[in-house]
Amino acid sequence: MARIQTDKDVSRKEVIIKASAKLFREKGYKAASMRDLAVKVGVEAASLYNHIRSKAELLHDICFNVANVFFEHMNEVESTQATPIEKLEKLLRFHIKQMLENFEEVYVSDREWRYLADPYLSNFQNQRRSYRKRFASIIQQGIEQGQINKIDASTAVLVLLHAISGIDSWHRSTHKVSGEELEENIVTILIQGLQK
Amino acid sequence: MARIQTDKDVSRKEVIIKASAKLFREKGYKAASMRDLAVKVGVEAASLYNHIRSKAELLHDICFNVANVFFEHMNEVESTQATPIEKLEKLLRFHIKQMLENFEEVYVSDREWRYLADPYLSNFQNQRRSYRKRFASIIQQGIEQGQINKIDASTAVLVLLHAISGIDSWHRSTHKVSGEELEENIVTILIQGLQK
DNA sequence: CATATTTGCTAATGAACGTTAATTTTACGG
DNA sequence: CCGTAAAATTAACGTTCATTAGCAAATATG
Repeated sequence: MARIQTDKDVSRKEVIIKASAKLFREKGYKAASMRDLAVKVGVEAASLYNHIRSKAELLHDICFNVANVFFEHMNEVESTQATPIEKLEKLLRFHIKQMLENFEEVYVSDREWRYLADPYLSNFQNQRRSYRKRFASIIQQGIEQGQINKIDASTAVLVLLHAISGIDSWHRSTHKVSGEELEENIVTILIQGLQK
Repeated sequence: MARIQTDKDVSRKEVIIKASAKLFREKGYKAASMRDLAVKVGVEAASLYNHIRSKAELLHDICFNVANVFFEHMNEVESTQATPIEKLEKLLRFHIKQMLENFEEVYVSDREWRYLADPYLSNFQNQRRSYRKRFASIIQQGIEQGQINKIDASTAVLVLLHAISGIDSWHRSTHKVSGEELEENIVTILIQGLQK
């Protein structure tokens, strides 16, 4: 009988969530089956249900874990005394770092959240909307202080966030750019693009 | 008996493809069922098969129609005598315009192509890779001519293209900016972000 | 070593899926 | 107004899906 392997301090549930993040990223939530997941974990499909409640719960856990990480970082950034441009640079670098270090989860949270079921769906959308609003208001401050070009702040947020989410694993594996180099390239384009 | 409505010069197949693009955008290819599509078209699910061969064919038609449009535009741009920066601006403006005027198809082609079946999948990936390479080499020329910052060209391509695909959320957002304003905002950020 | 709990297995369920076959209805040229 | 081809319908098919029930094995606890 094949057991789910766990290092200490890592529950079997966490092993399954991690595997599901990879699977959902590779195939998409809807196309990924619990049987696929079982193979990845090394167990029969039915056995998964000793540890999790449902497929939906997996997506839910992934999305909200990621959302909370970004939310907390936003709190941190807002509480500092930095200029708007410096704050934006901090946010961008954090997004890039998360995308590189936590790729599967961040990617899934970004692209597959629409398959969340209510009430989690509306919840997630609200959190997302709120995050973008706070992001936009930092840009707006930069505009009012004359550091940033006069552009529509919420359009700029979309441009920045989507530009970063485009950095998927394909890029690093086939093109062999280091994480640091990647970060500098992106920050150069986007921060300079905003500045006057 | 409900017939599929057609204006002249529009086949019933084209009506179905158009409806499927909207459906695939709303729900995702895998989550969209032929029964959903039938409802949208106003007919029973089985009736669709008088006009199309399969669900897969619908995705295939959407993706390759879009890919061909962008491919042809790239040919056009490359054959002009403009500077690299001017060429990039042309490409960006075309992407934005396509995203605004042809939203459903472009979005589906961008996000759902991975559900294409071989050999169409490899075909599409090759075309995509080739397009990005040509895009990157325009950036590279700009770097060598000293108009563009010394950055990794293929990273820049991903940043630019994904930044534009971020328009999708703008489409749904209640706070609407006009198409022209949107275009200017995006071009401002991205072109200025590249330039020295 | 005994026993309780956790974890895994096999088997099965009902629902949803894409698609096909057989048949009926509609539109239209002669 | 008839005959024919196009288009729509109903009914069904074989799969695949997420999930459950019941039982066996492994592990933890004392």
